[in-house]
Amino acid sequence: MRIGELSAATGVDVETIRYYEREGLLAAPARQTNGYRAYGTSHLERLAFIRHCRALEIPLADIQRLLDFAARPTAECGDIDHLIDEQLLKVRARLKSMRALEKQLGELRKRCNAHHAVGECGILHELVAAAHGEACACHGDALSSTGGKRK
Amino acid sequence: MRIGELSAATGVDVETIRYYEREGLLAAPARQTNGYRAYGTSHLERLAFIRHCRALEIPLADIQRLLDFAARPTAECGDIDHLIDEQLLKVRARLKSMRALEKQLGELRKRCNAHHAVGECGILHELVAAAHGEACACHGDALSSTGGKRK
DNA sequence: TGAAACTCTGTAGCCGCTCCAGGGTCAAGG
DNA sequence: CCTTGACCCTGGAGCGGCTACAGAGTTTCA
Repeated sequence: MRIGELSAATGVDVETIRYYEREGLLAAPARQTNGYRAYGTSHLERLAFIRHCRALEIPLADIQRLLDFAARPTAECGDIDHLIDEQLLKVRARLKSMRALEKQLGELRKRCNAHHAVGECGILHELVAAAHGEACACHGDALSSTGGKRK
Repeated sequence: MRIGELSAATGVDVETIRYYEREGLLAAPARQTNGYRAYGTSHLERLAFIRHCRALEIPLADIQRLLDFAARPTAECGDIDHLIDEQLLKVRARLKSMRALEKQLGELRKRCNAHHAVGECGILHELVAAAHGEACACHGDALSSTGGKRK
């Protein structure tokens, strides 16, 4: 199977497949005499596994760990549970902040429905009010956990 | 006000403040004779505005646009409404996929609660089953919109 | 006086891709 | 036989929004 066929079979972009190989997630396949990558069914399965994990937003580094576990079937699986638990916690935390966000944006949106001059725009007023530290309809305490990476 | 004080006053990291300046979001301040940045209250307000928008996960490019609008108070504000609407749509779409995600991870997590060998681990089995295209408890149709940028 | 805390510039790294340039390879059609 | 177009290759840059250095100068306090 050439890379384009693997791509079509899995729905994964050709560039992404090569990227996974570079990152060591997908084993480097054999090559045809012309240098083209030649994939087998094991690659197909592995790639499907990776994509399934990615659909669950598991980071590539953790997928690597899962693959390592899968290769040692006699090991303890506690770490797998833990990994999924952590992923679940991450998702729940994010969900919580997204819900707050939706509410805030919704409140903000209500401030302006008509077309008028920017100077009268309730949305902009509200955003500027926040800059003065005044109470504002849209904004609770969501300044933390905005998605940026903090150490 | 020096950069450290501005940072303390707003809770924005010093490096981030300099980053906003480089990106053109925050006007370059005057300099003291020693080369240190000297900020005034206008910078403080503007930075608070930016952070408030970022807390709403408005992209920097859109914040730039909002700032441009604010500078021309006689313009029409329809575009502001539109910008917030789009942001709201983005958040709602993301919220939807996150909810599905939580459900899937929750299902997956149920597959394994005890410590036993990896070969028996329901989680790993489930993930591998997906690789074979079998039906799996955790996975609906969330392969699209996983956060990666697609064109 | 000297050490700690601050500031400066410039650059590289993070994640997970995505896209591009500049080439080689191959099958089908004229 | 030659061209066209689809495919494949490598290597490198770019995205967003920071974050983290290195290596230098400056200020502040004991």
